[in-house]
Amino acid sequence: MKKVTMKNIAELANVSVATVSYILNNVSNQSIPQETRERVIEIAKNLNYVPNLAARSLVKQKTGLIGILVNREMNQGFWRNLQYAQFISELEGLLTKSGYHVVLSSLDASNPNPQIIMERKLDGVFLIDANEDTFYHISKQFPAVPLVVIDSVIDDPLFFKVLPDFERALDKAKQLVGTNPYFLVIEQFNNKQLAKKLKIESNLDEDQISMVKNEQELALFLGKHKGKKGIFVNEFVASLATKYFTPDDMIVICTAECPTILQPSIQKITFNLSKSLASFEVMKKLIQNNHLVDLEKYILLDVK
Amino acid sequence: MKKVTMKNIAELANVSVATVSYILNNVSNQSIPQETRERVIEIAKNLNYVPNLAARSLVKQKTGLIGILVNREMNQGFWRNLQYAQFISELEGLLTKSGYHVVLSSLDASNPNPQIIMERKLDGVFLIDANEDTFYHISKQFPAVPLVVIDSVIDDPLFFKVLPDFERALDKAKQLVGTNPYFLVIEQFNNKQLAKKLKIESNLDEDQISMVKNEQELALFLGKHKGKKGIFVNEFVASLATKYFTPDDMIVICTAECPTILQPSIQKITFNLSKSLASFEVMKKLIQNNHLVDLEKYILLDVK
DNA sequence: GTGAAAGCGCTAACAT
DNA sequence: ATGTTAGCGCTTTCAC
Repeated sequence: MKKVTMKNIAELANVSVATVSYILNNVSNQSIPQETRERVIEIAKNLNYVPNLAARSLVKQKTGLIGILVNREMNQGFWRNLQYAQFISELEGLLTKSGYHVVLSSLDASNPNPQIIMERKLDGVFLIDANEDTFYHISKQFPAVPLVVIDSVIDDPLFFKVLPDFERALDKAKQLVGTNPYFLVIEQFNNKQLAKKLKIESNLDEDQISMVKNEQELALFLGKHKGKKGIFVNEFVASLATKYFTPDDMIVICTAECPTILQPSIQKITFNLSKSLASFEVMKKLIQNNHLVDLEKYILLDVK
Repeated sequence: MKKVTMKNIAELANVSVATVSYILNNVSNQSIPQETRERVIEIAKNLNYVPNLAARSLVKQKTGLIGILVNREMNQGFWRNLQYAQFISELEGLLTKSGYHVVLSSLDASNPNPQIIMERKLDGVFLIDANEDTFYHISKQFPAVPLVVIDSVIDDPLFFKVLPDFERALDKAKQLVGTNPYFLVIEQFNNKQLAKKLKIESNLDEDQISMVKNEQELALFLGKHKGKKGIFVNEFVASLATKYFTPDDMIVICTAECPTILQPSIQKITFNLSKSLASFEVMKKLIQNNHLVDLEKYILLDVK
């Protein structure tokens, strides 16, 4: 069973490839007799014809491909992968359902290379936890590609960003802490500005904050802070922490959309809108109307 | 900053597009003076030229795209997404590192449509937890596409399958159980034959086995089996179960490559080779030498 | 050493 | 109502 093209169909149906294209794509301003139409469609079905989207892309100048680019470090803990798993899974689902195909690519955080955007002529790109280097690369090539940036703070009005409202989340967490002494554990963000922002808004000294690199370090840190309340960013970091810390003293800001993985006794702060849906909506708007959108540059997910 | 093609480079360099192509692709049997070569490369760099892979695919009849297709159900629990998160993440990393681009697509388990394989002319496909319908669709279209099937049992010598050696894993689990009464909790596999196989090999009655659909059901089941030992397939199912069951009585077959997410007191059964690496290796062989490979049809991951 | 030209599979403007 | 044709960006054969 070999590759079948429009040419094959055209020959069998005794029409031109143009006609086949018109019929198979339901081109409106072409009047085609019902008889021909049915014959061609029939033949196409019999031959198991499937259009070659690479060829179509070439002429249409649209690929129907959307990229999800994830910054990654060499030996990152598994919780770094899990952190975006639910998000990516949901986002992929939304995109696939609306007819796009999704290209997933990890960027080496220490040497980000977003070539793929241009090589594959992506129609849109989601960029997750991007560090400054990546932005530099992208704005250098400056592709006119709809770009939605996830979990990143970047002082460039060029980009649209979606992220949890960490300020409000931290406020709420501090409220739950009350007057108790507390500390903060955050995942390792590649986006330094976001990490910095969190540190500032937590209102804590450096030694009360841990950016978790590996399990040992986390265990050590938690050991030193027994008796205090702990604020944790993301469910998987928290889940890891339960091995070394009392669940009752934990407050978790749930950015990984998996709050139910945590035991009930842990206090959780969640967000109203799912990050995937928010990101998807922004992208939709960008693609529909990619010139000068009057859209907020920061979309913050409300604390529930 | 607009699209730049080989034609642009050719004009600026006063050579033909053919020459540009030769130079940029390092074509061996063409002798090109160093001077021209450098000039062309210089211009390409200045213009920020990036090849259009869709165009290249068209002529080369190879896209450089590898698909990861995941069967998914409508409202599946988050643990179903997490279950393959680490695997997909690792696999994507391996593929990206070796120069492929990864297309990620979920298939609707109740109406699987693997069109994307043909539409995008994927060079290879990983199919995760495929149900019988999907196989039917694929073998109907019968694309000569290297196909590696993950976590599925299917009686067709056509397909290469990679999956944990559940038989040995269950043996080991039963060993740990000793003479105690026990039950089995497994994730919801779309691949019915695998589910069936597990049930048979567990050596248990139907009412001692739970295929976890949602948290309530799991809680109920676990409530009824207090005091027994429990064998759980996959870390996230187990993690969920810890809310309702004594960790000390749990034995977990770790198929999600995240054993460390579980507390130390839980007994774990892990596998020697990572599933992602095994799958990747099979694919590499298939692509290199896609006619009649003398490769095992089942690659089982050894119990550690 | 270099380039003209055909063609990958498809679309769309223009003829007929 | 249908076909002819040019061309999307690239590779590669073959001729000069």
